[in-house]
Amino acid sequence: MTESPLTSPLAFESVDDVAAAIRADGGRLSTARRLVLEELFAADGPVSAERIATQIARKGPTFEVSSVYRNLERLETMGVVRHVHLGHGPGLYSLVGGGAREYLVCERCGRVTSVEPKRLDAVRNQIRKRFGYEARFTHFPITGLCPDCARERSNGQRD
Amino acid sequence: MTESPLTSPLAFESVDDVAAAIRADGGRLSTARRLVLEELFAADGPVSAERIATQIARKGPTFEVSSVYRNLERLETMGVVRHVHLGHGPGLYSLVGGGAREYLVCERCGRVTSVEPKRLDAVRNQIRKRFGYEARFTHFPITGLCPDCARERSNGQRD
DNA sequence: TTTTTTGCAAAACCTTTGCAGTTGG
DNA sequence: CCAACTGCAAAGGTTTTGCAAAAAA
Repeated sequence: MTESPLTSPLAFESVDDVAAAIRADGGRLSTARRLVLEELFAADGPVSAERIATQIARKGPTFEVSSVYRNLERLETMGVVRHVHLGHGPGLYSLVGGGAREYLVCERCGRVTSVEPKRLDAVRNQIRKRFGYEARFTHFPITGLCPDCARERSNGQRD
Repeated sequence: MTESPLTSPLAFESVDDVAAAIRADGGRLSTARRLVLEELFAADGPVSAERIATQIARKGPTFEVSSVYRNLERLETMGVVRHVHLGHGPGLYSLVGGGAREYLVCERCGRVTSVEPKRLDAVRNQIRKRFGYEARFTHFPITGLCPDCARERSNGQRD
């Protein structure tokens, strides 16, 4: 995150922070919900609902995927969580706090490159200037060929 | 949008053109397949498999969605058809010939802007220069806020 | 106790697949 | 005729939903 002179609008830096927000929102901090949050805080990248469920199940009682989805949905509405679609698989969830990331994905090899939003500002400016759109690559990534695949392609190699 | 002075690399300009290619590929032009192609040629934008099936069913015997998918898959492999994911719904299919399109989609209002690839070259160059990726917005669009929604957002209005 | 949350089962949605029967060439 | 194609039914993967039981406050 380096410098962030501006405090992020949502400063959820711990499970307790989120717990407070949930309570303020009329919610409760069930064991299950706490575990979901712990998984999200522990994850080093976006994770699927399925994965959250299985990780939690490994530490104790089974936890239904449907409940994970319900939790994630609520947290997303609250602005605590966000999800990204990296290809055709399930959506991947992560905390909003802790520095946003934007993504580039290779359509050929599946490689995912995660970057600080700042590094995409020049691209964003181009898009704004030409189309008026305010582009974000947090929910749907930039898609194309990664450097390696682009090189192979231009070397005339097969798909 | 409008003019496309350059001929596309794959010049399938009619159902018959495609039919010839299909036969050359060992395939047959069944009634159903011909209808799928006619729908694609008649469409003025990318359409879902479901829509193709219902449109065809309106003109005669029902046509299974699964068969539409099988046809689209084959046509896509042949390079005649392509599909794009504009958001969370079903994939939308279109003919490759007739000029490629790339897309920008508003996450808030769903607005879709379709542009000639050429107009995105500056953006592509930025991305190539900074990340080495060869970006394409034909399969997954650029996502963000359209001009109107971006303006509302910056005016401090509610979501 | 009261309201939220969960488990479980089921369904919704998009897409793929198997198989037997039909059809195009 | 024979391979390709279709209908039908079923399943696969992801996500949502209904409802009664369990748990948080």
